[in-house]
Amino acid sequence: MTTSPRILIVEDEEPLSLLLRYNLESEGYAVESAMRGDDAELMLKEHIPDLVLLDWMLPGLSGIELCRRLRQRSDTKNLPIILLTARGEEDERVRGLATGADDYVVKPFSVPELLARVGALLRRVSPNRVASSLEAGDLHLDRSSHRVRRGGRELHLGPTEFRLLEFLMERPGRVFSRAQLLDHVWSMDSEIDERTVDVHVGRLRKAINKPRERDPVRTIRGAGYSFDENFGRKA
Amino acid sequence: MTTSPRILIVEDEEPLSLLLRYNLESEGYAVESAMRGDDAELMLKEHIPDLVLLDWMLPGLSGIELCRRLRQRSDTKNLPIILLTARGEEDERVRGLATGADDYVVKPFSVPELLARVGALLRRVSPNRVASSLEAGDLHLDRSSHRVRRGGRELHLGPTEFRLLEFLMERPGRVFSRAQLLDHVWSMDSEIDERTVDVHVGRLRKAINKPRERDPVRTIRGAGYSFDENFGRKA
DNA sequence: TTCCTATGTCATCCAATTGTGATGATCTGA
DNA sequence: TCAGATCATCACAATTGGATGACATAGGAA
Repeated sequence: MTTSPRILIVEDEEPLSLLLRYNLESEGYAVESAMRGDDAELMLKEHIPDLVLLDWMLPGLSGIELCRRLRQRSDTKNLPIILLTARGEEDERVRGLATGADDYVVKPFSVPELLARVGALLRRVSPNRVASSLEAGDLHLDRSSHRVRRGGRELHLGPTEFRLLEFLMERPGRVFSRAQLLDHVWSMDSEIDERTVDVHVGRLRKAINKPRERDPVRTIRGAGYSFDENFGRKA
Repeated sequence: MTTSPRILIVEDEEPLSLLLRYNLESEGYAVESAMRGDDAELMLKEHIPDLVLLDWMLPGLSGIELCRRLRQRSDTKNLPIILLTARGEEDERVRGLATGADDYVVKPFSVPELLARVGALLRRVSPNRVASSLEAGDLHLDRSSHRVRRGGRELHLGPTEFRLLEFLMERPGRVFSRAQLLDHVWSMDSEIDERTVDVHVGRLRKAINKPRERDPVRTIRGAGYSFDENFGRKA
């Protein structure tokens, strides 16, 4: 599952961090973690996850400060953040939310509750990232069963084509350069020729389109590819 | 399944307690826990769960003593109790069962085994809460008698193949990676080669499929295996 | 002990998948 | 309309991943 939602844990108490990692991973999330606020900030310069679990008190750079900074960067302005606050700091919650966190949880918290909040927030912010199935027009992609259907018929996609379609359908309308697609759909740091993306897009098209069906994959010359957000509407 | 069965864990080793909680919760149970025998007794005055996992050696009030007391209270006389005993205390099992426990498990135990016992005991006590048999098409798996039939004929599966089929049939359609299967069907932390899963899937297939019968086990290249949710429908 | 079953590993075979280079089609702007 | 830039496809060789049969071992049953 290359496209599972990524969560960054920023927490200096290692046992808690591990507990969170363990539980989140078994929920199917891809987890990264940092023990210090400043480390986290560096990681966020490299790569932006889908959600951040942020401890309030941190060495290096406090959670609240990091939160504030993230809200100022344009690329993390809307990044979902859940603050972890210790009991007794509850009064700070107002300050926390004012600083821009989307939610907060008071330690010690129950794991299921945290998981529920994480799920709720992700669903609110990017429903497609967590939906168990994606649909557009007569195209239907089911993640849990790894099936893709168009109309009634079941389609057979190779692993790469599946991930590619999944990625594009999660973000209909948005255009991705070949480099971006290589980063997200292939593994990071892939040394693959950009032209290879063309080939896979071609394979994907061949797999999902019958002779005279409409093609939901749009080529934007000079820019990249996208999933047609109007696919399924109008004629 | 109306509401999820509640399970009380009484165990002073925190890591083990968390492990149990985690696994039970992901099986859909509602979990409460206590670290001391006397705490547990207090909790049991407040609210009676559907089943208790009780450590033999406990601070405050020993497991065996707690067990005995519970058997004397009219409202907990029939409360299902599974004792957790350490290796070397096995001889005590007789005393444990004599004291009124319904089952016991020797530490270190395999998680699937424990889950199986929990399920078995709950089924025995309140059969309606858990399905005792799984069916799909002409496949029929009976948990309590540990038998599997296809059409009329009885199939012979090894223990591992049985658990594997049971696990997959419980979640038809969902795809599981080899790592997930190792976690859930084997025991957690198993240091087993992922390829071993292939072998067992192969054995399972050989056991349940006659020469030209449809295979309900789906291989999803690059992702894992699943039980075909369409098995039994259409041609 | 001896036989038998269940398991985990390997080695090997086979088929699906994948990245690339070549080639032809299209589009863009001058 | 023409040249260069971009894409779409194809064929192909290499690689990967999955299926299968053989084997050694561990544990139980007899």
